[in-house]
Amino acid sequence: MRQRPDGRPQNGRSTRTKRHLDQFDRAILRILQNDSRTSQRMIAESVHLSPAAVQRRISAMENSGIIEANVAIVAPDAVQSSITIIVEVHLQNDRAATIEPMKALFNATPEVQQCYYVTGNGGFFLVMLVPDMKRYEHLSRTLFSENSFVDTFRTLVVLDRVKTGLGIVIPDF
Amino acid sequence: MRQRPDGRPQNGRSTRTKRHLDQFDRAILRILQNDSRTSQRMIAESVHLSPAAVQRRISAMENSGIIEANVAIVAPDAVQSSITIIVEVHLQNDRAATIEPMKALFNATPEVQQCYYVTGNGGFFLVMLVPDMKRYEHLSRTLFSENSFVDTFRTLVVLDRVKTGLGIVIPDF
DNA sequence: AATGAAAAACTACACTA
DNA sequence: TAGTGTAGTTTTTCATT
Repeated sequence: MRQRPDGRPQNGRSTRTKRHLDQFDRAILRILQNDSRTSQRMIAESVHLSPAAVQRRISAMENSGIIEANVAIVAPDAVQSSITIIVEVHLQNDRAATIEPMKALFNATPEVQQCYYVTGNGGFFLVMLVPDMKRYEHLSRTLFSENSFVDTFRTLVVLDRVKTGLGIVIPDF
Repeated sequence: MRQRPDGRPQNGRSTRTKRHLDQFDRAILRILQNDSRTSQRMIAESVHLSPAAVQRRISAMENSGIIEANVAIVAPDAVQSSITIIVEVHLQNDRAATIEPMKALFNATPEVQQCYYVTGNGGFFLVMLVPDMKRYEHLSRTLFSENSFVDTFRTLVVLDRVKTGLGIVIPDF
């Protein structure tokens, strides 16, 4: 049976990885990253493809994990007044037995919006969102002060969320 | 012409404030924050309302800005291998004439995913996403080294994006 | 790539607390 | 008056050719 040049079977359901994103895929991603409710018809018009083609490409990218999720961005202060806090955490050491439990802890704490493990002196950076300082004081006690893995931590209160977003730069080629 | 007690015109498109979010609104937000493509029928079932009621509440929350946007989350490394970098920037002073241009600069730089202005010695925290260190070196020169508003800056390379997300805690009452 | 069926989103209207 | 459910219309999504 004849095969395609790339070796995949002709009818192959490539539920896994998608080899390479072409111009069209990138253009679609740029749109959905801004507004995931844009109709396939409008996307099609904008990228010069048929709605069906757009639809296939979107499902392919969803199946292959290129599109991780579609989410609503909720304005924090519309729901409840809140304070954003950045925390720099330094651990006693950078062994896996220390790092892994901390990752699990931060993952399990809903007030921790984001957590990054960074180079250098065994450190995490956290972006937290709490209703008030009382709540943060309480959280910081359990998460940091009374945590034997933690050496030191530094708390920075955010005065202005100048730019928030997870949108990435999608290159032209 | 008769006006409503709150001064808005009778047919006024109440694009502004929604009084208070009730249990239903919160339940809807919790769902959409995880998956904005959940159908109104399913949401309705889950929160015990009619699909039409769900639809009205969603539009109201979109119009009033409680739902800021619906976006697709794109896996950065699926599009292009990339490095996440956290930068702590200290300014020469904390006057508006210094801060405002910096905010504008960071807003205009697509590689800057997030920017927070924090308390203390006139500082910003940035989360940046770049294709490689060469690109970061170039960006850091224009953004920081050669920028007269900037006093010092500290670069931290992210080894693990442990948790990334903008989801907020929506309280029960 | 185009067509048509299925599903979802939206609108109008009458009703209720 | 604000908000609901029912039912009907339009739009979008999706599978088939």
